[in-house]
Amino acid sequence: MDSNKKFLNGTLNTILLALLKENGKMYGYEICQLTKAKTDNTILLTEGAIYPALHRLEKDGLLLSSKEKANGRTRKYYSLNSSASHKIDSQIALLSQFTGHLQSLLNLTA
Amino acid sequence: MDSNKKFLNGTLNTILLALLKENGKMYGYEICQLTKAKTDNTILLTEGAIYPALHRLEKDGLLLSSKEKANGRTRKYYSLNSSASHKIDSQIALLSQFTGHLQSLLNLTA
DNA sequence: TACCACACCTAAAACTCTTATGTATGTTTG
DNA sequence: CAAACATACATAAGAGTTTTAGGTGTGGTA
Repeated sequence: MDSNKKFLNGTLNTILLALLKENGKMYGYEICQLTKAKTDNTILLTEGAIYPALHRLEKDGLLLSSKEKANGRTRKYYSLNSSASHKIDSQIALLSQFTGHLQSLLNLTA
Repeated sequence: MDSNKKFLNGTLNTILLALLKENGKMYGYEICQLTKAKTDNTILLTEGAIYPALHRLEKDGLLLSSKEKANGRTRKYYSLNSSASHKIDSQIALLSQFTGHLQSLLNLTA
């Protein structure tokens, strides 16, 4: 209850887009691990959240996917759909702007 | 759809706490107006969202309320419940930490 | 008189996330 | 070698918050 899990709500889609923009191509499990590592175990993406989110984004035409095998296991890689880059960039920019405003609100800068 | 409304999800409670910590005492309508003004019309709190949120926070013991009349209209002022200040501060700190991590993720700082 | 700003409130619907499972393979450990 | 754990995908019920849309009432203004 006193965790920051709920803060994630609404920002997950855009986080996924931003990570894929940065890293080119990633699979779900990798996204969970990388995010956890990059944020000192603060932002913990659960698989129950990200798989449906990735599916949504693909369905909405923002992502493309392809399956590959590695070590006997199947990975489903996702990457940005360049046809939607305008939409993607604007969504990332909006989140960036939002967090900026949020911090200035939180930092008590009257 | 291409708005940032959904980013708010999950952060609203803590935004309210942070605003009240900064301003001491505010009423719902005022919170909407101030937030809109302070964020260049970016963070738009709707009344349908904030009134239930304020009620929840009061019910959970984080806020106190009192009614006052001004210009013939009734305002319901909310302020932090000092008995819960530890809880409140930790929640604000968590959101601050979360947005920090979020920005470093978004800013593509590998 | 209408309309807008102020100021509160609630409820149904939509949406997302958590929690809990399930499947399956490869690796490590007791 | 069996158990446990990490990798890697997936779905569904339930919980929770927000949007959307409506409602009430006062005061000022065109």
